[in-house]
Amino acid sequence: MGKGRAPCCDKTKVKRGPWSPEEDLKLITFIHKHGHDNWRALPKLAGLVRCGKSCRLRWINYLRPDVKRGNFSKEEEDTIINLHLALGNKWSKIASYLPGRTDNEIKNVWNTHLKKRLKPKTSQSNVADVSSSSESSSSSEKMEQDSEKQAASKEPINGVTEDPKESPASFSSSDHSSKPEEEGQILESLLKDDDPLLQIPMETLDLDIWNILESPESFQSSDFQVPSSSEDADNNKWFRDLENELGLGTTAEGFNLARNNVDDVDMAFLESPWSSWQEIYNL
DNA sequence: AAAAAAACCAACCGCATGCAA
DNA sequence: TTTGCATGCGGTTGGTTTTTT
Repeated sequence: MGKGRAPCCDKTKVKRGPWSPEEDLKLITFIHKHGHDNWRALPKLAGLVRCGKSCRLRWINYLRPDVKRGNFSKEEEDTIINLHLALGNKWSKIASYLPGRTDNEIKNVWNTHLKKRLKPKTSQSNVADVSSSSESSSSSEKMEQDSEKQAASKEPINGVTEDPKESPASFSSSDHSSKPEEEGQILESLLKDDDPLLQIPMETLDLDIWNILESPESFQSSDFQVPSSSEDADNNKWFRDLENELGLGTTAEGFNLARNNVDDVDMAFLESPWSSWQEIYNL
């Protein structure tokens, strides 16, 4: 464990607050070209006047290609409730069970929706009930308090350790006797059996966007415009969603605006699919 | 229609952790 | 073993949007 803490950056010399579309584009193009081995050095190399931490957060929570946007489904909410009961405020752990969702997003959903939804209830904290219906769940305030207490005290709840992969545990509040190994099996089987979201092997969920991006063919007009598979369609959807998120919209003006604001060093990435962009946007 | 209150969520802060020298 | 650096993580903040009065 390290001693002392170096300041992550000179806060007087970095930009803070909301990210502009141009900054987003710079970050995306840089990471595409060079990866993100060194977050601290990245901003300078990418031509960003930002703290490395800020870049990392922006990438992880917003720009990463596999980030799922939009409202949480009922299944996702139930999963969060279940996992929070078992793990407490281990948002990154919970996020690891929800492909495409970030810890920050889950934390926000919990604090703004789920916590309040559970609060009025005062009866027992039965996970099965929680799973059966988030609206009519019998999750209790006590449950929440317990979860928060557990999280605060860093003690496992119901014998559940913080790492579901290493020693997960039962969701059953009545089961306090399971050994860690057994708990792990119970948790695994519960997740796999009850929640379709969690049946997907995590290792297969990592969308290899870089392979897609690195492949020149993926930017050829034919492939780019007319996806030949659902995967291509997903990739294209990501680009289009990203354009919308960046405020580029579907207009040539919008795209040119951002394009012209990107440093030359970043342009290679954009130039690569440029003919496709031109066709798509009728430039 | 305007003001106030509530809700939402992106981003920041600082401690914890892992790792290399 | 100690130290320093980089990153991960969870709590919190504050600006913006939406809803209510």
